[in-house]
Amino acid sequence: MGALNDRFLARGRPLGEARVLWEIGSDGCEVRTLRMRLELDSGQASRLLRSLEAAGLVRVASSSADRRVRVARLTRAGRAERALLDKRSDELAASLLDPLDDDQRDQLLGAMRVVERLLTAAAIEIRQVDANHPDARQCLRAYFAELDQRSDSGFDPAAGVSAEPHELTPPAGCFLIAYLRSEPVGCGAVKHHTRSPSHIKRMWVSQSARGLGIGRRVLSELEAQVLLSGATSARLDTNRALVEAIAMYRSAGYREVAPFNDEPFAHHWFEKRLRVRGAPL
Amino acid sequence: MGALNDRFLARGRPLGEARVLWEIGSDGCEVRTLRMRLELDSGQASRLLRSLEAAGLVRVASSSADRRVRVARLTRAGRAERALLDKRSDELAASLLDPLDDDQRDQLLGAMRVVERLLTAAAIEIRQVDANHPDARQCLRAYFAELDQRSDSGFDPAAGVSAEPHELTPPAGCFLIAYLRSEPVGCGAVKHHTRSPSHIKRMWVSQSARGLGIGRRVLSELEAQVLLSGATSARLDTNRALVEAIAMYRSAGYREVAPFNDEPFAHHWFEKRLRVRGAPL
DNA sequence: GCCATTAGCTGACTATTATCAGACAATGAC
DNA sequence: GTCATTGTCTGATAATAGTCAGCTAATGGC
Repeated sequence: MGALNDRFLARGRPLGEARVLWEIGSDGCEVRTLRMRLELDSGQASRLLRSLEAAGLVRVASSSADRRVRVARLTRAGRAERALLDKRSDELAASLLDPLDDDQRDQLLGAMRVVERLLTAAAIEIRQVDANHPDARQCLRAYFAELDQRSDSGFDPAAGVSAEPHELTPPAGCFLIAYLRSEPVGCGAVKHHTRSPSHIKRMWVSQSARGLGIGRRVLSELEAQVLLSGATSARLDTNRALVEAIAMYRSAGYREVAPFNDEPFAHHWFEKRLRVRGAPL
Repeated sequence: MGALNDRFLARGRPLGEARVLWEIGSDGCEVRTLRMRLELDSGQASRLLRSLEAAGLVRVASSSADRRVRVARLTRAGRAERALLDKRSDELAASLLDPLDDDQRDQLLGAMRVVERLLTAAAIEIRQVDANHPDARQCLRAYFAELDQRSDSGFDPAAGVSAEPHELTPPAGCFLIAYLRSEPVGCGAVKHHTRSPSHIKRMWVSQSARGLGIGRRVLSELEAQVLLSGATSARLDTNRALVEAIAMYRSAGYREVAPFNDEPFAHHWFEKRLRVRGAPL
């Protein structure tokens, strides 16, 4: 219920300052991300930070990696103040719920969770990006790490069927990222072949964003790309540890087929006919 | 989904003006109600109205009933502008929902309805008021009208057991109103007797506010009053047409008993023991 | 008629939020 | 090294929002 950005919670502090204080978080935050997330003008952000700095709640220092970038961190007092905002927000929520009985409270919280989940899902935006883009690399790192951790054999991206960036770049293929407010939370890629089905690769959804139907949406956009490339079918291989993914492939219309490659990491091979051969696009 | 009071919707107009424009509604609105609902300072409200008047969207005139009171009405242009705000808000909502599939949309709308309903329920405030208060009279008028309409015999408030204002005023009894943001949406009263159970009367919840548990809450506050008066039981009589009320009484622990009065309008008599006789309060 | 109250208006401020142009240093490509 | 770009800061200026005291006109009780 954190979205109650009322002036009431701001404790006599301008709402803008309270928002910044909140958004910095306990681990600090780059000023540019702060600006992006709060949609602040650069001048305004600077002034808000200056004012919070003057109040002793925040310290802003240059990043060591890139000295143009400034990083805002809460001081001890700032952390206390933020905790207080948190507490106030909780108290407000509690007082809102107070007149309800237990049943109604459970219902309300359940419904709010559903709303939040679905609004989050609705905020997901899928964009095609270059397979070399830092966001793409970040997704792949997370993907590989998860594969390595979940499969019993461990995963080596170098082994098996290749999916180098240039193979996932149009017209050879493409790479999609699912963004949640400019934060990458999932990806998927496809590699086209002449005369044989396109090959779906690198399907991944961040742990934090599962259950929102992101995988399904990425897959369906990849299928659209497959059709655009002229291919009529898509196929993919996957490890048996990825049970949710396998279930999703099945429910999206993929049928298990005999191994079509010798990917050592795969246990299941799937294929889906997207268009009858020779039918119009 | 009208609560999205984003600056985005305000169409280059200050948010405050847009809010006033919206709140005036198509039927016009007294300036004081406007101020109350939007929590505006009197000066600020005046200026906003002046500015909207200058833009030709609103006309403000004195009320004929009380010439101190001013009533704001939308002009033709104002109505058009308001419709546009409405449309924008709908479009925004639609674009938010756009990425979701039908199933998810249904889920989201269902959950939002639940949230709205329960937050409304949580905003209900029950206050003890004088039985002669205009709000009390308003409730009673609505209550009598509904009884008259729903019962097959028609209802005459003059007939049957009395419940005059003085009988519903402490210490003889009390009258409660359930307010939803200063709008009365339900009521209930109790009439105490020496040596016999208190008599619950005038239980009513406005059509528009049913299903929020208001009746149950009013009843339970009345029971608290009964205990405070020193009585140990509460009883009530009711017409067979009021099926929801009867179900609510039963589920609140009232048991049907033999008629304890000769109220001609009643078909069912209920009683509930609130405290063992002689037990401490 | 007298007087307290109510509803609203105006003037005088202050605070907050928003915009824009220009300055400056750091960075990275060449 | 040059140069375009990026990230931030400052000054100037508005627009919007919020507050307060004092004023007027109506109203209703007496």
